[in-house]
Amino acid sequence: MPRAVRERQMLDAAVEVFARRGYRAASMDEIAEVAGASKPLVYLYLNSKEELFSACIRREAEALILAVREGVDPGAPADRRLWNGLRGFFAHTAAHPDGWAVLHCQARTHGEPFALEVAALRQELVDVVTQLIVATAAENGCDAPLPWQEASGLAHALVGAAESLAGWTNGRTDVAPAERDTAETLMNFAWAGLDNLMNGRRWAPARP
Amino acid sequence: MPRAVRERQMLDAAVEVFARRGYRAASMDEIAEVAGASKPLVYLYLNSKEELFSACIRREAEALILAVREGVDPGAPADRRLWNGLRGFFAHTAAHPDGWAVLHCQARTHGEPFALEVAALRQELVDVVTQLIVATAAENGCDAPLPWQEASGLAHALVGAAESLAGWTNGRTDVAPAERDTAETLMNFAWAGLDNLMNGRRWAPARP
Amino acid sequence: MPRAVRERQMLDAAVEVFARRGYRAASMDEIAEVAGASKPLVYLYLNSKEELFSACIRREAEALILAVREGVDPGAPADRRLWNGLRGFFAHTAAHPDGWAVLHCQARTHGEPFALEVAALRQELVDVVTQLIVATAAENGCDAPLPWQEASGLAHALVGAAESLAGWTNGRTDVAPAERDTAETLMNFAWAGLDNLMNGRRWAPARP
Amino acid sequence: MPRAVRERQMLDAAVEVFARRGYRAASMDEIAEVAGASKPLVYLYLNSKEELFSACIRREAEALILAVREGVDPGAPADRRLWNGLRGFFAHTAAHPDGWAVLHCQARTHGEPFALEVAALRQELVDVVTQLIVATAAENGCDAPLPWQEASGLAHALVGAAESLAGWTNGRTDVAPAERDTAETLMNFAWAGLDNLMNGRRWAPARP
DNA sequence: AATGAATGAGCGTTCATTCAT
DNA sequence: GATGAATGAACGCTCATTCAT
Repeated sequence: MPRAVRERQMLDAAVEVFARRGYRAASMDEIAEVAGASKPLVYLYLNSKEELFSACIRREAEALILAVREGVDPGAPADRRLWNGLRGFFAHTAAHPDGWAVLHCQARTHGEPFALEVAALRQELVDVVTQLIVATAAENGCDAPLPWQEASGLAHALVGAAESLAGWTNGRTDVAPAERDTAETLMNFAWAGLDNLMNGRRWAPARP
Repeated sequence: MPRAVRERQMLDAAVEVFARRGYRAASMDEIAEVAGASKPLVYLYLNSKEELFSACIRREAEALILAVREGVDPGAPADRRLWNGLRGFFAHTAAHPDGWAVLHCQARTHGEPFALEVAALRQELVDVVTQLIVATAAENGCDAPLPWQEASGLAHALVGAAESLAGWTNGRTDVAPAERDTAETLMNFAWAGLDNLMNGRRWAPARP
Repeated sequence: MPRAVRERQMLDAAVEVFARRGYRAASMDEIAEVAGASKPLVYLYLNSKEELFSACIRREAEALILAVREGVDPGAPADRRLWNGLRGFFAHTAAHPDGWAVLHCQARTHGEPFALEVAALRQELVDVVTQLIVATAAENGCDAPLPWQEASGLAHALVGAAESLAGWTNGRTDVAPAERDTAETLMNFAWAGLDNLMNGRRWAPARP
Repeated sequence: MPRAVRERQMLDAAVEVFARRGYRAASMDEIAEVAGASKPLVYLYLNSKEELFSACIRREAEALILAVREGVDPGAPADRRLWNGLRGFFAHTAAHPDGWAVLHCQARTHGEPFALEVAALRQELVDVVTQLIVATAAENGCDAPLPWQEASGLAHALVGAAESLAGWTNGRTDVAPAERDTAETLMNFAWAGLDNLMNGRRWAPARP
């Protein structure tokens, strides 16, 4: 069996096992068994548990980023761009729950090397959104440009909300809402707030 | 040294170590050392690694819930109530980053017994928010009551956004924004959207 | 509570726990708990697990020896003396199964210090029987005195048979035979053989 | 080194160590060291301390049963059959003192799983002897058939006597008697008693 | 390309034992 | 006379990793 195929099987197996057990509790024995290969072969191709986990993270992160970017049609207006990006996100996480679990649940909790890699992914998502927000603000010809830090905070909030909804949707045992509905909920939640903000209308606590 | 004091030291140490390493990678040796006690004493008081982790989760979850509930002033209008709850949340997570890490990052990824406990905590937060949303809708005399499932989805989004922002704030190495500012960002992000929704004004994709 | 009483309670507890768990698996914690005393007190009175076990062995061994010796009426004829000794043995082991278990099952299997003590007990039993056999041979005016080594071997066989029957009787869950019947079985089994031997009639394989 | 060979070495080592120390006091470290292998290899092949002990018991029990059965020549008359069985028994226990110690001293005192296995072995021995006794009674055309329970009691006594003599012989540090002599002692001890019993001549205490 | 055989290091847990009071 | 508090040492077991083939 050619190396490329074997390697893909191994990554598939690893993602499945890491998602089920977590990084530490996953054993190379189980991964090798699920992959249908012997343990030394796994080491020959992927060198170590750390590198294997890294490879999983990279593969899944790239796939997710790609899914989001593909959703965004650069020519569309701002709200459509956001809407499409969200649909890409929810569709991909629903279709690859193990990969999403590895990225969202496992990788962030296991020390420097992995947390950094997954933080980079998340930053990329956040950047996509931040640019979207800033660009839209400009596009709308709003009075004052949003400061970058505020846009970044908003983007974090949006990504967090999206992550949370992804978990909520995947965890449902009753009829899971379609990806379309999840995205709509989030747009409903976020859009008006963003729209107001981008046009300088803010909520503020009554200062005493 | 009296037992009660020692037990608290142990829980403190455990929260710190679990936050730093994760459940599996944390060793009872390190926890005992950080607690300044011997390993058998930890076992005498807390029985097992599982029970110790459980005790951490329970303690931190109760403290967080309390902080949120204490922030909410039942007499205030809806937006103030949400605002105050968020401030309680961000203030507490910023003051107890290890506890928050255990709850948010570690406990959810380690099998039934813990995931259930932390899921209960999260549900309690979500419920608080859901009730706030539903109550506000009524209070505002909005046209049609929000369906419970939609309110729940919105609450999940809001809680997720809050969690995400908590992580963002805690992770900053440059000047971390004050808790007040983080809360304001989220209110800005969320309030207008909620307000619109509660009054029947929704965003919808232009159907092709 | 006076020391003598406490000490007896501790030995009772220890015999019970050692019988149930074996020497190694018995924990000083459980013994102290069954004895209704705190662990340091057990150490104050009995110094160590080894000494405690030793004390159990000594107490139970002495009680058993006494029970056997008391059964034997020095004035009676040979078969009555053996008969009464056996009845004493079976009656005592049936009445004190834990003590018997400690002596027969546990003490012999745990290294030099204890094995020696219990070997001494067993030797004492064997000696009683050996003397009985030799004396009887003389008493019967049999032709040639039994060589001591042969008498000793016979005594070992008889004691082993008795031990085996004690275990058999105690282990029965159906109607356990009365001590009297067990003793009679053994006498039936042994007497004729001994009688013949003591009178010079032997079984021998047909030499080819 | 091929697995089968290693496995045998491990069992040999385990029998030796279990015989010397007892089940609880034996450490897997010592067993591995005596076997000349590393501890993980022992676990890889034999799974756990319990299973290892079980495997020892089974192997030694089968070997002992085989030795006894091989001694018995089905065509011979009753006393020869018993005589040969005893010789097989004594020869085997003398040649494999560790195995015998594990079966006789250690396995019986360590909780359900092992006690049952060794009880099964002992019952098999007792059954062989019981059948021998009953068969002989018939063969001798004795007046009334021995009740099975009585025969079983006698068999227990005989097996106990044999076990006791095996221990006696093995424990000797002076010139150990040949297996032949030990067997002869026991035959001398037992045969006349059995012979009488089987022909209805019993010993009975003079009822007062 | 692929694997059976093998291990050093570490972890969760237990226990006999001792002080300070 | 009696105990709550505390620990050093060891044990059963697992796992990532490497050779020799």
